[in-house]
Amino acid sequence: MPQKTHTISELARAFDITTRTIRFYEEKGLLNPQRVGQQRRYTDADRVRLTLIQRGKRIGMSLQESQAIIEMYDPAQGNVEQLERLLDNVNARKQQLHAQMQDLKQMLTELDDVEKRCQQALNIVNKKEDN
Amino acid sequence: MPQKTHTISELARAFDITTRTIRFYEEKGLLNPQRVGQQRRYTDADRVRLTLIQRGKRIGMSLQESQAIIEMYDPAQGNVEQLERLLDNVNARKQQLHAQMQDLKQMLTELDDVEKRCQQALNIVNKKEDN
DNA sequence: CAAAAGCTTGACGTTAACGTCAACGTAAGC
DNA sequence: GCTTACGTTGACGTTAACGTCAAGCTTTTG
Repeated sequence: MPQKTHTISELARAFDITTRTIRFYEEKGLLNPQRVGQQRRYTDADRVRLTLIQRGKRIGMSLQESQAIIEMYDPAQGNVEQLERLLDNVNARKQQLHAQMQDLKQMLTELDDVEKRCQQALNIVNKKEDN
Repeated sequence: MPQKTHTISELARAFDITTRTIRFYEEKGLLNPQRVGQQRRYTDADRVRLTLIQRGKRIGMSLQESQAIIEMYDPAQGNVEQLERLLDNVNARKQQLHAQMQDLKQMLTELDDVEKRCQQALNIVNKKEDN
């Protein structure tokens, strides 16, 4: 069956972003929807990209970085050399994400410490109230 | 012993940032070093804060968010109400970081998929060469 | 003690990631 | 068929996070 397509405002509603944002992403090369006359029509492939972009943003990636990852998803089916370069890029990204994971864990354990100290302070106050 | 202090350029070298950046962080309320005359003097507490800021940046936090976390570290030792608010904030942050961890994992598994597909494509090419 | 090196406060410039009009074409409901 | 809603392309505005001078003070070094 022919892919169901969406207008720009449908997509905007679905992803809770503005149409301006969607056009901006296209301007930056992250999307390029089909056209029906002047108007843009978005397929599910575009939705996948938007999902990637939003996840990227949540973990602190720039649009350029998200674009790099998107391009890894749509490999232009190149020759061996290109495949190997792609593989290198993928592994570099993976390493970076693992490092980021470590930073996240560290931040979490430090917040755990703050929580504990906070709890203790509250316990002391409560014990005083018991007297 | 009295804490050893550092000048702004010493700190800049140590953290591989510019002095402008350090002053900017102060302007935004993330640091406030002591002064000796006009000049700033930084203690280890400031280094801790800078470490936090940099880790924050690596996981995609804004300076405002890092500031919020810094303030959790230096609790103004308030009353019960303040302690409870702090605890709420800490837990909210923790939740957000856990969510971010999920996003990271997802991104990683998707990159794993790309890697596998890439490997397969290379294997096929190599087998052809065997013939 | 003079020049160089370092510190200080402005002030303006820059990039990313959109927001916010404006002015105009097109499609859709009554 | 006309209004109303939606879409399009500019162009300029905005915020965060610094970079980049400039102009002046101070401290260190030969």
